[in-house]
Amino acid sequence: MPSNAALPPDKVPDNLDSPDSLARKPPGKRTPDKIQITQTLADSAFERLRNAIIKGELPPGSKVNEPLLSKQYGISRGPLREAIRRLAGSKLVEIKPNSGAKVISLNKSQAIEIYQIRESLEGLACRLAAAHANAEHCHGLRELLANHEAQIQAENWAQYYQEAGDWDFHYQIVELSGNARLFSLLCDDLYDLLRLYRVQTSGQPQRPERAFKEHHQIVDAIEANDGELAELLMRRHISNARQTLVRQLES
Amino acid sequence: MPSNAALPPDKVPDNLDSPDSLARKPPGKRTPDKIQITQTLADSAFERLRNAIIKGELPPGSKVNEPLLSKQYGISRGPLREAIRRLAGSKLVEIKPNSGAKVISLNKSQAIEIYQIRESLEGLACRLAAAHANAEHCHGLRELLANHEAQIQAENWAQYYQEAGDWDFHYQIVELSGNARLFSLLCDDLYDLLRLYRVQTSGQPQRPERAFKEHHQIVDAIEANDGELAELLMRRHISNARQTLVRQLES
DNA sequence: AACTTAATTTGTGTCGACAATATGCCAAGC
DNA sequence: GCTTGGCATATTGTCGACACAAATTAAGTT
Repeated sequence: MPSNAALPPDKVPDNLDSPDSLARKPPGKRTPDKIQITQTLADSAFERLRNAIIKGELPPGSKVNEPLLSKQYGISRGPLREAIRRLAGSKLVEIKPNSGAKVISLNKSQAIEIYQIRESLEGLACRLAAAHANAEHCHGLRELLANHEAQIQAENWAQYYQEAGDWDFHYQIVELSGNARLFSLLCDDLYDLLRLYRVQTSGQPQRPERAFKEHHQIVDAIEANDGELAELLMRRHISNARQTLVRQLES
Repeated sequence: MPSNAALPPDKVPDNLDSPDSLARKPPGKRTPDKIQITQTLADSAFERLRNAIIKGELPPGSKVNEPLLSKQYGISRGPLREAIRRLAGSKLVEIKPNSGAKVISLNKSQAIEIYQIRESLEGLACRLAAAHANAEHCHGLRELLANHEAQIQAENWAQYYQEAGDWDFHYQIVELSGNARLFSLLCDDLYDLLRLYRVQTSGQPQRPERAFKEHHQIVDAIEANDGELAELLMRRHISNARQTLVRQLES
């Protein structure tokens, strides 16, 4: 329950999960509903597709079949195609002319590229966060870490939640940076790609206790408004994960 | 003529500039052309729209009128809409449901956000470039700078070319980093946004001689394979530009 | 039996038409 | 004079149909 505290609205798991149709009007009929969320079918399809990809329901490399999905979602191909193009714009699918869209598939070296970028960008986020953070913010971070720790102690929590806790921490830091573009870039684009890669490789071994300690050090630096140190620690923190990947690559 | 040396293929100004229609087949007729570039109408429209936006033909904040553009481009609204969604995915336009797409408009603080990101990312690019660069690469960079300098000396060159030289330099550095994702992120996404901002503010005063000296220092560091220094210099280089912006913001 | 070629099927690209919503304009009322 | 309401228009959202390309299956020849 504490897990999606820092998640942006469109990231919270859709519990309502309407069985299938997200159409607001059956093709020919009128729409008697007065209350209706003013959202395009293409928008809904976009989010839905995105979730499907991130959760691995549409595995990396698989083709995105328009007629099939349009039937599944209960909409026509038009809005669906628009959703797919938007996904292409954020690099989650690749479109080959006359042959359709495939879900992007990352190899290790591509994942490493992303980690390099993430290292640089989250370092920046940390530096900015240290400049902006007040006592209240730091308290929030501590609380998050405490929850996270409790979950790890309980041990029987699914790995999913443990991982979610990790994401929460990074989300919150980036949000604290105050740089909206940076938030969008990391949280809306890059994190998705990494999640996708983890799904693909069914998760590399976690190292919770070590990561946990590093998180605490980072908050310490932010609390002390030491931007330089915070940046350094975060970069090192992510660099560790990256080097784990590199080692896997070499072996 | 040396100016688009480092530009990726889709950045080179479309000189052919086919008068208007990019349709490959008049709606009902056959297509007698055997030789035809296998590219979707939506793809062409995407590039064309993107260029129009970057060049300022579609000024920031202006509405993207579907019927008008579809007539201008000689295609139907379907492919055009797909192109617009793709632009939305890379954040060049904003779509408001039931109200259409507007070209994105950056204010100064948003531009500063982007500069912060760019600073971090190009610093990374420089560090990586220093690790990869060999003598040949460095020679290429020197040559680029020499051309650039010659243009500045000539003085009567349009500012356009002078600016292009600056972009070329940064393109080449990022390319040298060897990180394809980083290249795409900077050159395909962020640079466009900054170009757009410059169009919007009709270009802040240039400082060619200073920037030029800094470029040389950066190449020196890369040549010496001193990644740390190269990163530092590039970050400072971009930070200078950013702080110019900040000063403008305060005044 | 294997290979090439023809036919069928599946899927993508494009269009035009219609419904739903927003936008602009004009008149009526305070 | 200004605001408010309602009408006409323009624009967006969605759909179904069709043309073309790719993939798959079937057929025919050596």
